[in-house]
Amino acid sequence: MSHFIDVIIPLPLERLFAYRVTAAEADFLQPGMRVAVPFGKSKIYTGVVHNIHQSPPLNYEVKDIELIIDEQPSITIDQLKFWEWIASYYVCSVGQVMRAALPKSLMLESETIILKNPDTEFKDDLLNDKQFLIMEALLHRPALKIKEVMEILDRKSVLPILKKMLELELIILQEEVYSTYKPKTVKYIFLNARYKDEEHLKNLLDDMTRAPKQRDTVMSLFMLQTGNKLVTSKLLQDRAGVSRAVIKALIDKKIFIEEEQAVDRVRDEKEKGRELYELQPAQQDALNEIREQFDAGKTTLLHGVTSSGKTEIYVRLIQEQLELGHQVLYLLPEIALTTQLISRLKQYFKHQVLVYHSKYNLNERLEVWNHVIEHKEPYVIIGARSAILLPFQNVKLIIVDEEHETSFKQFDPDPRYHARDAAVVLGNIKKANVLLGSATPSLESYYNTTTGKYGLVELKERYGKVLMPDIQIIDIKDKHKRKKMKGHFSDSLIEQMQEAFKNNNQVILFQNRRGYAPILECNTCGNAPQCPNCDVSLTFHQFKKQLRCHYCGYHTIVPLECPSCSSTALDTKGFGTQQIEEEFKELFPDHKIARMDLDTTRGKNSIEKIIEQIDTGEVHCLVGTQMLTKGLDFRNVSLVGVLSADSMLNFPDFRAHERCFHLLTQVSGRAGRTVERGKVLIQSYNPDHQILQQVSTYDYSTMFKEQLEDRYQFKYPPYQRLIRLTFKNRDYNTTLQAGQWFVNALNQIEHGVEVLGPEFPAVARVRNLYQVHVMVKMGKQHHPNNIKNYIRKVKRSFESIKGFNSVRCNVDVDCY
DNA sequence: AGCACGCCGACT
DNA sequence: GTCGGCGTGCTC
Repeated sequence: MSHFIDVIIPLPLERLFAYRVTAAEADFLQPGMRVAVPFGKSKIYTGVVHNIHQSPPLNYEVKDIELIIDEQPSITIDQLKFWEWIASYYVCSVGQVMRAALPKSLMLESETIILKNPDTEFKDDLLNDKQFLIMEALLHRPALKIKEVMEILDRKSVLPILKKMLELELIILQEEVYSTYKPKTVKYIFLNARYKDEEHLKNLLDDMTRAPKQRDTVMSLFMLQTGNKLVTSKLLQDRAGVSRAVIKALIDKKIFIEEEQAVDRVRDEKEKGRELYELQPAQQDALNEIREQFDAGKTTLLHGVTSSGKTEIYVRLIQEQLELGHQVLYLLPEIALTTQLISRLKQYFKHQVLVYHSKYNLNERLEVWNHVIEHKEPYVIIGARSAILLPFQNVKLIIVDEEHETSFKQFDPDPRYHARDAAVVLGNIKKANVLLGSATPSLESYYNTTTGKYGLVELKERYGKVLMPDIQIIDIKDKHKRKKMKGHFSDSLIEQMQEAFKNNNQVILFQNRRGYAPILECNTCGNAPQCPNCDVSLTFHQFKKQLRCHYCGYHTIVPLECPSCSSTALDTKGFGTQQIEEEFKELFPDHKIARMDLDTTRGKNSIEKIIEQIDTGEVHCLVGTQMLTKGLDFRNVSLVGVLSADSMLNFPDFRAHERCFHLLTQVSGRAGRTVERGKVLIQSYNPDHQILQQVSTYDYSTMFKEQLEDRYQFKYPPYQRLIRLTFKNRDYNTTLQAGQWFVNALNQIEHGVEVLGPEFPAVARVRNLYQVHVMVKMGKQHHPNNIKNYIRKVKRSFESIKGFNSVRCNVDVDCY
């Protein structure tokens, strides 16, 4: 009897692929194990065993597998189930889910580059012939590709040999050169507890007469440590006037003890002991209600106003599960994953915290993966979207914090999954409780609580009963008319800022980038320089005196004259954070401002640096984009200014109003988080807009009702499902025709399903590719699986049409 | 998605 | 005469 396995290949191909295995291999293999398999003419892929069977495929030759990579499955059975759900729901291949889920280091591929292991001294005579040939080749060349190894050895099957060599630590495989992310640390010095009492200390000092410098250093530490203050190595060096070597010597002698701490330990000091506090009654009630909902088996939405202490509640729930030996997943949007939050959780759960983060390098990701699948210890895994794809063994609680954040939805490469929705499904598979948390829940989630699908728990007061900030709307149309504006600042905002600075408080200024990037415009002919690859105006960057494209990264120097009419009267229009920064400097020359946006946070620890500047009071004002609405906890901010709410209100998108409410409420929450009541000023040309009114009165429920009514009227989620198809091609007409063809083909779809388009989006060309959208809208009475299968079918025929084979087609289910 | 096979233009 | 452009068809 022959044995076969069906294998998932990490490609956008719908089918599984069958390979022959021996009886012994069939016996050993389990679903979820990785195998290396030959694919196509010369490629080798890492595949994942889907199932093992005995039915020989009929129509084609079956190949043998190359190698079994795993001793134990790298992917759990539940995970395979989850992958299949994602692939089916979001209309992509399981292989694409695999590609997104597996850390790259688990994917041995034929492109993998082989390097000599620099740490291993090897003796030629211990190597076999093949190993010797490879090592010798590596002496002459820095790196080898698998193909080259095949040539050197003159055989196709080289992976078993390489695997062996990897185990012998003769070679290493090339890893992507990711910059390693290290939270900045500070070294603290403590006196060994042994010398705590005076007598021992005295003896020690007496013994040190022959090392006067060391003796002085011990004395200095003793002085500095009064009042249990933490002393950094640097401070001690300065104070004692000694070099690091002296301190090192003392550490070696075990007289000093050195501890490395994340840099924001200082702020943590302030918070230390917070875990000892009892929950406040409101929090305790919320916690009990959550437990009740969980007992009823319901996914639960925790709606708690900003700064109401949701994290404290999470911490209790996490602790409970860890004590039971379970795993916990804590999902957050990427921007909220700051060292601030991580170190806070690490205080509670110490080494039981694992972080999964896009800034982590491949090794760290692999490490987390292995910890999670081995499950030797209960862990809470904190991560952004992709952490949902980790190989959980025994996860019993999934928290999705800031659940309204749109960044939980994957955008560009397939699988275009929504981590919050996927979390609910994973919760089902794993029998885990799911808790969604937000100060401003998404309409979808809140709607689900009104239908009874989700449980709802509300937390209406801030921690310590601090008042919600006082929000005022400033009519800048009127201010302009009455000449009360200085640049983009109204007189009221300036006044309030002066007031805040006078009281030694800090100010946050919020400027949404969207629609307001500064552009260069010719005053004579009105021409604005465009990106050569995309249909957008280039944005003006003061800092490098450049014009840049936000879509493709194209940049050029600022021209001295208009490229179209040669006039030299060029002016910058629109305003971004940079311009606000400039204006601030003129208005408040004595105060320091920091900027937080995509440009200033590109560097590795740049966000942390900015946070530190605020914390230390070095900077008085922070201006920024969306970024500063999330997870930043500054105690000293008394005023938040929104320079203009209009770009958010006028955005042509059915979620614009909802998003505007989220954003403004969240950014307002940054004000007055301690005792004093914070103030928020929102400048707008439409001060009477209902959304602004609802923001200023904290009226979520009216916002919810009105927006829901709109969604019903215009057939949008949560009443209807949306699937967006995007077609991309270098040629304008081909792209449009492709969209039109698809619309025609979809017209055979179920009665009552709307197919809209093809339509060019606001930016019709990106990176030299034109794009059109086709939207499929269906009511809840339609079975989404039927529609999706139909779309799959049409897509397959589309892809076999000759004229369209260079047209890329994406399917985005539940698009944003 | 790759990658090879395959059929038409400017070059040693 | 060849090298190489990228169109198209398949991968167990």
